[in-house]
Amino acid sequence: MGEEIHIDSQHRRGARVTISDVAKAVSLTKGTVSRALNNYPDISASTRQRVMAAARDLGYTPLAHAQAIRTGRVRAVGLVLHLDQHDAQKPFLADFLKGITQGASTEGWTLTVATAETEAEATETYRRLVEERKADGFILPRTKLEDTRVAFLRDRGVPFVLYGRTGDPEGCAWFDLLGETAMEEAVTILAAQGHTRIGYIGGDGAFTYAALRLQGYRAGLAAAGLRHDPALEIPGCATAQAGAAAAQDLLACDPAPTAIICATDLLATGVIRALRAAGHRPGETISVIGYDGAPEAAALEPPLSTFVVDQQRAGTRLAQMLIARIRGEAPELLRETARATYREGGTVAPPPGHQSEREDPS
Amino acid sequence: MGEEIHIDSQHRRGARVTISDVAKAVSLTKGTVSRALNNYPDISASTRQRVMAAARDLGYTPLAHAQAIRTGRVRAVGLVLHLDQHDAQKPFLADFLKGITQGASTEGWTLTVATAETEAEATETYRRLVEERKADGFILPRTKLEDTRVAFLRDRGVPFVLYGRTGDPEGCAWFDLLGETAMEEAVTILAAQGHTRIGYIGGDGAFTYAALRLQGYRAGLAAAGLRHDPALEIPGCATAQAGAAAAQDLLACDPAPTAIICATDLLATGVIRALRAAGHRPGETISVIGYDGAPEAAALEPPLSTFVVDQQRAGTRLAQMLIARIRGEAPELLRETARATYREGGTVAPPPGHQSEREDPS
DNA sequence: CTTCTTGCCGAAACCGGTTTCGGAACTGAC
DNA sequence: GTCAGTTCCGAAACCGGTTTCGGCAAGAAG
Repeated sequence: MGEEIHIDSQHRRGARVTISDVAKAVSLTKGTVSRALNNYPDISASTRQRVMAAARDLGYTPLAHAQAIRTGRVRAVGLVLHLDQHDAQKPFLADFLKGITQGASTEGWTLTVATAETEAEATETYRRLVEERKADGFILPRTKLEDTRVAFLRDRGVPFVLYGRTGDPEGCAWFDLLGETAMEEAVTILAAQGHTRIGYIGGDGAFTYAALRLQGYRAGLAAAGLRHDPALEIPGCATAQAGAAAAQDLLACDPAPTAIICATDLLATGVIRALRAAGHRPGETISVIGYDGAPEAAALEPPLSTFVVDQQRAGTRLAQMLIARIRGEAPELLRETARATYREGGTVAPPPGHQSEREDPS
Repeated sequence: MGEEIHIDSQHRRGARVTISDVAKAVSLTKGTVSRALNNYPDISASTRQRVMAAARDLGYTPLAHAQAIRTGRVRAVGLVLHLDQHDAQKPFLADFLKGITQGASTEGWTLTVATAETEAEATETYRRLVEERKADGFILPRTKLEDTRVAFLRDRGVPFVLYGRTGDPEGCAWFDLLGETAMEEAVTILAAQGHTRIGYIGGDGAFTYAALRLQGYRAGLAAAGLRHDPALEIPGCATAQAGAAAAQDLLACDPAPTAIICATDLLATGVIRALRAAGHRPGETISVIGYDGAPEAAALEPPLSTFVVDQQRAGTRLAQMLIARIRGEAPELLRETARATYREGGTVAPPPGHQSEREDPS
């Protein structure tokens, strides 16, 4: 089918095949070839096929930056990592990047990453990347309730997608995990085991997820018919140390909680250390549930019971959604959530002295 | 100094300032402005300063991809992450990326990252990135003794820098840590504590580091005047599980080693688990030294004594060296090594029953 | 006062694509 | 057989830079 195209085998070293080469091969002008390859309606079907066949045979690949000079698009998604935090997202980074690059590459896009320590540096980095057009849009991880990045990019008309939600959703597209649902489920799981005094240690209040998960915890208590005791609720913890301190505070309550839910696995590692130091045995004398699915927490003995997040899938969806956003899709149509899945570790048990149907009576 | 340039404050939304705008502002042609900004010798010093001042005042930033169309350089370093491995490099990834982006951004360059699972997919990814010119050169992590990436890129004339060494150094630039020196030092440290039976658990033999660290272990034995017992040497371990199994094998030796050196912290976590399961208490009844400085190993109780690698600095140097390489520097002049620094954890002690001068006699 | 350099800049081609515009050839209607 | 309407492609401008080439003016040499 179609004429045979003679492939020039003696490429000079590094000699690229350009659109003009393709044009010459099919005896058309490069403008026509360009329109054929980009599916313009004023090209006949037969011509289009001839052109595409020739392009394939010659191994023609358009130069992304040559296209960009006219179209304004470099076909790259941007990601600025905020590394001021206490190694929060680090363990998931590889999976997340894998997801993004996979989502991007199936569309022929690539990923440009940069890093920043402070918010000011981050803003400057976004500005630079946009200015030099190293990225056509951005994925914004770790969203805050009031996020300066959102305001900045929205103001400049730069496309972006949130990994998480934010206070003012105007013009925002996002992908997020329903941490609130997970926290609610955690309460349900513990209540089913017989726990009535369930403590909660929350994350850094600046981030949206912290507020949502706290809501979920409270909703879970209400659903289980348990009283909400503000003393059992310690929000605003950012580090493992803070988690440990919060755990000590909870143990000092009267009566002390028999189970503790942590907004993040990072907090949970600190909590478990503190519990051990206080003579507790997590999974026997006290229960702990975390959130994230961090490898450090899975390596504990016993492994932490937690909600695991599919970071790779999150990355893939975010990349796909960002590309759609850049192509003009309305942000309101690009809002998606997913659920973290509960993974039994070994840190959940009935409260001490509780009659439970653990073993089948035989 | 210099004339005041009136800054047009009513930018249209997204209206970039181009080189023609600068040219107009100083009443020169864009060609002359370009030469002035790029330090061509045929531009007078006074004109150059006028141009640069105007460019600064107008906020002119050249479009990287517009330059690239003529120069062939997009000012981007490439990094393809190989994620087939068992979460080996993951914990360090954030620091490594931070280093690379910092090294790149001070030169006005950016980082393009991609991922691949298999070697074939990796090669295809390199090809694509080069073909579309999304990167001007690559940083190659986790080098092997025989590395297909090296052959591929060398053959195509694409610049690259190794993070690690490889079998055939022809035409290669690299940055690496002297793992062999660290292993030697580990033996010295243990020997000084009185150990004479020191086991070694090595990494995946395909990687260059594994061979080098094994050499270092042997050199350390020789330097300490200890006999080399092949039974105490278990190479080729890639996972924590493999490390655990190797530890069991070592304990079965007669006489069993009183100390174990691990080529990686990942192996060490498995080793410590196995030792505990066998009734040992690392740091008391047996000693362990690792290599990497992984956070998981630092979180153990007691923390692992290990050699920590400054991944951020490695990233920075690699980025700088790659840029130099792309600019034409000879690869032979771009070869650099650094040393990992020993960090006391709590897993090193004299062998059981050994008379040591631990406490000052008072 | 010529002539030969040298310094410095303008003009224009160029890089590899995309997009606009106009017109030739073919079609169908009358 | 004419004319308006399509279909489809060529020609050329354009995007934002870089680089080559040639020429004008000033200074040096004779």
